[in-house]
Amino acid sequence: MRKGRVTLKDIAVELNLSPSTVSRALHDHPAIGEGTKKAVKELAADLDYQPNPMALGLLQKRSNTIGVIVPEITSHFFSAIITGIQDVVGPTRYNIMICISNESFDEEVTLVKKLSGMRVDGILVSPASGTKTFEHFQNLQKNDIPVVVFDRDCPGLESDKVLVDDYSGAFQAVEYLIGSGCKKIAHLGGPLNLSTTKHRMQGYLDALEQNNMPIRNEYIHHVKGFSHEDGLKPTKRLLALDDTPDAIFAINDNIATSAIHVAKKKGMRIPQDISIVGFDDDPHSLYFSPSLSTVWQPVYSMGMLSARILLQRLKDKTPVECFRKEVFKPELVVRASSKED
Amino acid sequence: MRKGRVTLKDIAVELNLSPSTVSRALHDHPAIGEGTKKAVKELAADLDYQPNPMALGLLQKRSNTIGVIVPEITSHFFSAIITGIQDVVGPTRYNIMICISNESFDEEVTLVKKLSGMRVDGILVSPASGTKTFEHFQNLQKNDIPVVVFDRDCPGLESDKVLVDDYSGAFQAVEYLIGSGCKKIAHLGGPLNLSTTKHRMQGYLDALEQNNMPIRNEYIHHVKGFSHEDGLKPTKRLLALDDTPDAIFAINDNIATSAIHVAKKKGMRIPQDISIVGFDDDPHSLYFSPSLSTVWQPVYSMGMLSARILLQRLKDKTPVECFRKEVFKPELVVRASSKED
DNA sequence: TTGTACGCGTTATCAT
DNA sequence: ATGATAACGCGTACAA
Repeated sequence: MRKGRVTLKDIAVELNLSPSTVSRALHDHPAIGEGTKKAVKELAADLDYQPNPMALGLLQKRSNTIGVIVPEITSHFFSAIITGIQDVVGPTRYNIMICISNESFDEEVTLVKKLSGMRVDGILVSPASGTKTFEHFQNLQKNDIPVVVFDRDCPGLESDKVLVDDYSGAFQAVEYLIGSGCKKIAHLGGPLNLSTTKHRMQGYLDALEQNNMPIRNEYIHHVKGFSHEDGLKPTKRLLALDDTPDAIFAINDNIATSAIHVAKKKGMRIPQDISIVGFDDDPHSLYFSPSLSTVWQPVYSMGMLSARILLQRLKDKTPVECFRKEVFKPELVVRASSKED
Repeated sequence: MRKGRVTLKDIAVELNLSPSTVSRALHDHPAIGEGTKKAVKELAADLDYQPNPMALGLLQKRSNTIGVIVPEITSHFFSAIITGIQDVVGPTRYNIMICISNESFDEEVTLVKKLSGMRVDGILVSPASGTKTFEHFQNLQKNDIPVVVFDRDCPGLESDKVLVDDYSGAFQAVEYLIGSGCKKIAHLGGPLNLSTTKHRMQGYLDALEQNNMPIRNEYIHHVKGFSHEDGLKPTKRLLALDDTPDAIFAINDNIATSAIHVAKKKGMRIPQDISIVGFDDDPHSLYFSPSLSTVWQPVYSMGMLSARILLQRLKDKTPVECFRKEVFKPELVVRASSKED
């Protein structure tokens, strides 16, 4: 029994060779005797030799690791994005280090420092809802660590970006609600400051305006977070108004779902009394009663594309001149929680 | 501008010291002059020095990384477990490397090799549904990499384990269904071979038997996967029987949800015509119509405990004599998809 | 075709 | 109180 793991040296000793010869044999270096090569490869396989990535990393000054920072992973949205990232990065020589910021700017900064300290080769990040400044990302770039921002934009930060046209998604949804005859359309917006929140809000506002519908402040509320519970109070407030809305466009499916929940408890019929539309097209949304109308986003593809762009950057190594900005088109999916015509 | 990242040597040169002195100063070595120490620490902070983990890892023969292997992360179940793991490991010096086996034995074996090659210090794993042999885990143990198995058991493998009493959860659910007056209780079981599938099935069978109810094979079907779609066909088969069941106990909430979906489409009322109970207590289950009766599992705690046990092993370094086996108790949560009395 | 020497960044040991 | 040296495992320029 050897002490630790099998090293080049172990193989070298066994075969009466020098470690460098073994290294070369393993790498199919041209100037290596066929016999030697074969012997080395056989013994290596036999001993289950695996190169030490830390020795390699030290030598090459890189970790072969990609950092991923997301606000959370319990939603289908981010877990599907991560799955997309994994599926692209998995087959490469890179490893992925997934970090959760818990929607906290401070934790995000800490994570960035940690990943930077780890010498990750690149970072994929969707910023926390509290993130307003981007120095921490710029520091990464100064250290030659490319950054790809996905889903949630960092306005002013120059980097590769993979986003969704949230404005369009919201506009589609609200214009459809208008077309179906809804006159009093409310909006349950997301946490302020988020780019997604702002863009969807703007889509909502513009759709109303372009259709000559009044914008009523009492019909606009913002939730504090993205889970079901966060939607309850704002919805109750909405439905407690004298002039209750006949439609709600919610920032995501969880919120839409709790809106349905609250409306039902109030005795309202959906969609006859009130139409409700969400955002994300969570796999669950098909199975609610009524099934949820929502705006689909290509989450898996977003993850894959973000990863591909980062890998490309890592391959090119060209001093970045122009950053890529990819914007996916979301699509309204009409189901049973909203009127048809 | 320095070439790469700041190193001990950089600081040493700047201060006319040797790297070892700088190292000692940074580590509060007792035999270091106060002045030196202060100067070093200041410059280090100034230059934002961060030790190179790969150099450290090479020296200490370990990566300070913990591998986590899960079948998937898009379900709330595994993503919540991972969150629990993160929350425990995050504050320590360890990093987490999350890997997804896609429920495939082969991919799992590949991942184990990869993590082993990375010299991870320990591994947390919930095996794929196809995993029947555990040599790959035993190889880890031979390499002094402790393994903690969670949620899905590996029968015969000696390791720390954090499990749920699936038998009890299923028994509770089915006995409750019996008590509520259901006479024809069907079971939509999980993929065969999984410990959770087997134990829940046994709980179902025993509950029937102990209450002198017949076991009818046509009432037992197994789904191929855990997503909604996997539940549709088996449910249809169940509801196409001449003598349709008046209750379904499903392997998880997704399957239960699609059972509700199918039953509703058939015009059946829930729970009047058929009671349906799931497993997991996914956060969504409260918001379905009817809200879903299900068996709650302490997912977050499972993640935390698994991580704590692994950290303990890494700290102790004692040659393992007895493995821990922790079994959490699940709890039935009765909601509206099942009869009350 | 193969071996030697060196360095990646760090710390522990042994000197001074 | 501080410096020099060796070692961790690997790849590579240079030498043979």
